[in-house]
Amino acid sequence: MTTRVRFAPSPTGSLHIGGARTALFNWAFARHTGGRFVLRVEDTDPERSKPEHETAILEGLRWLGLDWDEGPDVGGPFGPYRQSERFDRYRDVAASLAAHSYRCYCSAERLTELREAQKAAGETPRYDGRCRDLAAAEGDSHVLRFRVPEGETSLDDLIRGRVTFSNAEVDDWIMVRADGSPTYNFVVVCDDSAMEITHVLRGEEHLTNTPKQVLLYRALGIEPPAFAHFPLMLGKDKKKLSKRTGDTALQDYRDKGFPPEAVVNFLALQGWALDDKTDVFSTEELVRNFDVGGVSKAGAVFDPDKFLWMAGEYVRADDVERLADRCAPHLVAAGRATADELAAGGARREWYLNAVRLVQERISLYSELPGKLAWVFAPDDEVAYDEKAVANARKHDGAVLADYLDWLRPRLAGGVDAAALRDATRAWVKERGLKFPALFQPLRCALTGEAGGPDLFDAMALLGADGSLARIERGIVRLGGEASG
RNA sequence: GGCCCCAUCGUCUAGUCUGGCCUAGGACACCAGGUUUUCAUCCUGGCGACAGGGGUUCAAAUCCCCUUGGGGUCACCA
Repeated sequence: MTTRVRFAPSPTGSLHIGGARTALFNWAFARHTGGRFVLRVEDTDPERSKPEHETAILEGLRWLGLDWDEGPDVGGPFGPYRQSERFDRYRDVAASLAAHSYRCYCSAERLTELREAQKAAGETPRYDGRCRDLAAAEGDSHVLRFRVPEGETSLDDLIRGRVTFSNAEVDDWIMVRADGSPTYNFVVVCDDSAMEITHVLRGEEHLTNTPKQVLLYRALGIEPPAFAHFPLMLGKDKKKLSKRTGDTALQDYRDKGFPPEAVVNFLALQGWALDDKTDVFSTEELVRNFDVGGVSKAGAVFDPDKFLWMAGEYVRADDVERLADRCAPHLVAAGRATADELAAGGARREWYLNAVRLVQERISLYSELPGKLAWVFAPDDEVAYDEKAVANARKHDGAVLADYLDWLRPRLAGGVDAAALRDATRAWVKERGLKFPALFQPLRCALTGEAGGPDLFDAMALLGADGSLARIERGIVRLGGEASG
């Protein structure tokens, strides 16, 4: 039997990071078992469903590399299934369920009052069954309720084992609204059975929906699929991850410059582990080893620190060409360069690659590149000096930098050879009986204005001979005033 | 509140189903060293957990019960 799973987002907002994990686990399960991954948009609520949300969700899935295998159109690439396009099917199914459902003429107002009264009395809110056995119609406006039988209903959850609910706890839930539109629990079962879904893998918040759905499968005479409910992703407050405790939209992480591979890796770690010691693993390894039964039962608190570390792991390990391509949009957005000159084959490509090499191990996110490279793009006479860099520089004899400039100038006539210059400079410092910081701290301030950063000779190579000399000249003036002996 | 789920370092987790290999392993964060012209990277070390109480057993993080704690859910939303 080939496995078939689905991810069924509702286009009522952007793709939630927790939803992304659910999608990932479904996708990984399908790929691991050689099955099919179906995408189904649950847009039965016309009030809240928006096309732009669907677009954003699809983009998010593509960004993570979670491809789906089919859709309503022929050939491909496939669009997702949309429930709004399948209302006819639901009508037919509802019609076939006469023996297991009944028309309820209670007004929304009456139900609200009933609920409030029950709550006030400290009772569990539930439908009182007023219309369960009505002899005659009470008007045109009615909803269709599922007639929950006596007894109990259980499911064998792949993660939690057998879970049993008393049917008395399951309300006679509404299948079809007064306006004729079907509700969630109803369409889910219609579609999961029609699409021959074999494994329903979803978040734990759906666990209490499951008895309703199982009961409907039975009424339909269909064997329910296997179920697995993933633990929730939690915020610092241990409650379901929400906007209160941080960014919850997948889009936010894309905008911030997280590598998608790192997002996949980190998300996989929320409830699942490859083994007892591996944190960093590829999507291929995830697919090769993923097992739903191995997903943990307890909720996972989302840790932004570890997420950032994970991003850095991927950035540092990345191929320079690809890293450059992924950072380029951020540099362009910051107004530092044009996309064309940074692109492969562009006028400044080689120079840009060297710049990226200089900061690759100093950034964790693509968006951090412009900031780390700000000194490179600054005009030679307007480098912003960091307070600490200036303090470091002024601890030393100001004459050293001037002497060095005299020594350096003729040596840069043919351009900057970083390796050779580094060796020669070290020798120069030693010959003078100086310590390295005596030269390097003022030099670093003059060239970059920063207290830390990349190797100074690589920096000079990037700035070029003229730029480097100009910055040192300017630095001598700017640092000179209050330099101590 | 009813029902349901859950419970190993601050956090993510391995180990739990199939009790002994666990004086509980890894990672993030934090702290201390080392490397480096600085920052970062990298390396080494440290800190740090089986929620509590009863059982069962020769033996329990692992099985059972209770307590406590946390979460989810109770719509003509999904």
